[in-house]
Amino acid sequence: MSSYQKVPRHLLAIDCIIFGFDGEDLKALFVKRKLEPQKGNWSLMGGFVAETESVDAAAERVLFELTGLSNVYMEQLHCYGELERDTHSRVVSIAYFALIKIADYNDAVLKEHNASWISLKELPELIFDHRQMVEDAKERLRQKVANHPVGFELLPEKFTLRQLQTLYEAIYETILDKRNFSRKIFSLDIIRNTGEKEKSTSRKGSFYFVFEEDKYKQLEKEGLKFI
Amino acid sequence: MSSYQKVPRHLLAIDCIIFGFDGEDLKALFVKRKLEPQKGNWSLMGGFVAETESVDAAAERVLFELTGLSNVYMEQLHCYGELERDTHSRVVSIAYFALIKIADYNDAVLKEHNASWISLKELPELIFDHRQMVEDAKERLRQKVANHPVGFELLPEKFTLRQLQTLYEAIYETILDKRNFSRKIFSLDIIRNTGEKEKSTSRKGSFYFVFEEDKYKQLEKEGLKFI
DNA sequence: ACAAAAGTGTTGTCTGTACACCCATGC
DNA sequence: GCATGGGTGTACAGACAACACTTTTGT
Repeated sequence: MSSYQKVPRHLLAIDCIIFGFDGEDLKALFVKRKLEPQKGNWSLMGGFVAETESVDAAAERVLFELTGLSNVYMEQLHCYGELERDTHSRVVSIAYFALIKIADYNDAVLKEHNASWISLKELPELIFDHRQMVEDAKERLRQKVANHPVGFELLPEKFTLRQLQTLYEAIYETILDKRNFSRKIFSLDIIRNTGEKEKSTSRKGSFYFVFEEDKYKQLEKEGLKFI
Repeated sequence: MSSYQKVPRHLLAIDCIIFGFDGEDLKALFVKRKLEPQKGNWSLMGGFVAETESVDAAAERVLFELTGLSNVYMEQLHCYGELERDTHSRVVSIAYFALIKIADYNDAVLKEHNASWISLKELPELIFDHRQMVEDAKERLRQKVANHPVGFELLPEKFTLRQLQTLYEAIYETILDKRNFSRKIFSLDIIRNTGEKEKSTSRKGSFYFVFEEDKYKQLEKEGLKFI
């Protein structure tokens, strides 16, 4: 019963990479750190794991504190455990990444936390190993998106094909052919044309689509190559 | 400076899924647990993260304790942090998986640790969430092997095409066509025929090949679809 | 001579990619 | 009537999957 006595205990942190898409760029949410060390520098949103919560729950709490959102797509990225990663003391951090609809995000919260959406193309200097975390998260997002339609988590309920394509272009930092792209997406049969049109970006107007989760879930089991 | 005071501290464990291949089945190494709770039940090899070692280093130490091996392929799998995962007290565990050449493994160590190689097709009951860890590791291994030639880590220095194919069949739990398989492997140009023959399994004998790391490393950068 | 595993080629299908023009509409 | 972005089809190339026979050699 006493077999775990004398075992060292550790500070366990959470850091969240919160991705959003503004229709043009892939962005992530960063805060100006409120704690020493490195107070005032750009950092991922983080916190510590409490005694009575699971690690996943801690991550959800941290996300909620910064965004007011729950029930969003979230996934554990990696556990970062180098001895000197936190310059103040030994802290092991478990990084998560989340995908949120940027429009759901309440701007009032931005100021409260000194937070900003920053394009991943122009990352500022970040504290500790947060830069590494963001790079790792980008890579994982690419992997994920290639096989699972999680991209929809970053788009509004209704979206145009153009928006969807731009999102993929932002994630992969590439340019896609719109004919091939639409053919591919339609062949998967997971989006539905609402019949409604978006008219602000062109005279002709482009159809709004919605994601059909049911059809996807069937595909998920069979295994799906998304892009 | 005192900003981390009053933050709770946690027990941080390591659990290792150690994969091996005996020429027929994909196996993993399990031990009969020496600690309470659940003393005597099958478990992954584990340990606690010490104060003065990184998490990666802790994983390497745990692997070394059980196998006497270092410098083997090892990768972090996932951090398991449910509140009740360890029935004794709150422990967060970081799981790693390793790929070792089963022949390098010293049988004397097996007895010392009450360890056994167990085929993944006939897993016994495991303590805590170790079953989940093993399933997750299998899945990750499949992902990994599809894009990186880490399979070689599980084979002896010299191996026949048949052995390589059997390994892939074991990992994917499927049957492959040997003509297509050999064509695919040769097209990648990452193994070299030693000219030497293995004669125990057939009258004709089959060539031994070796993995050519150099050629792979070039491919790695370009991105490689292995199987 | 035969058994047992090794080694090797061809064909059809599918998937991915490159590429250019007409459509609908607001001004 | 024209400028703007939306929407669509075809042809070629490479990858993958299915399939069966000959070779070698120890007994």
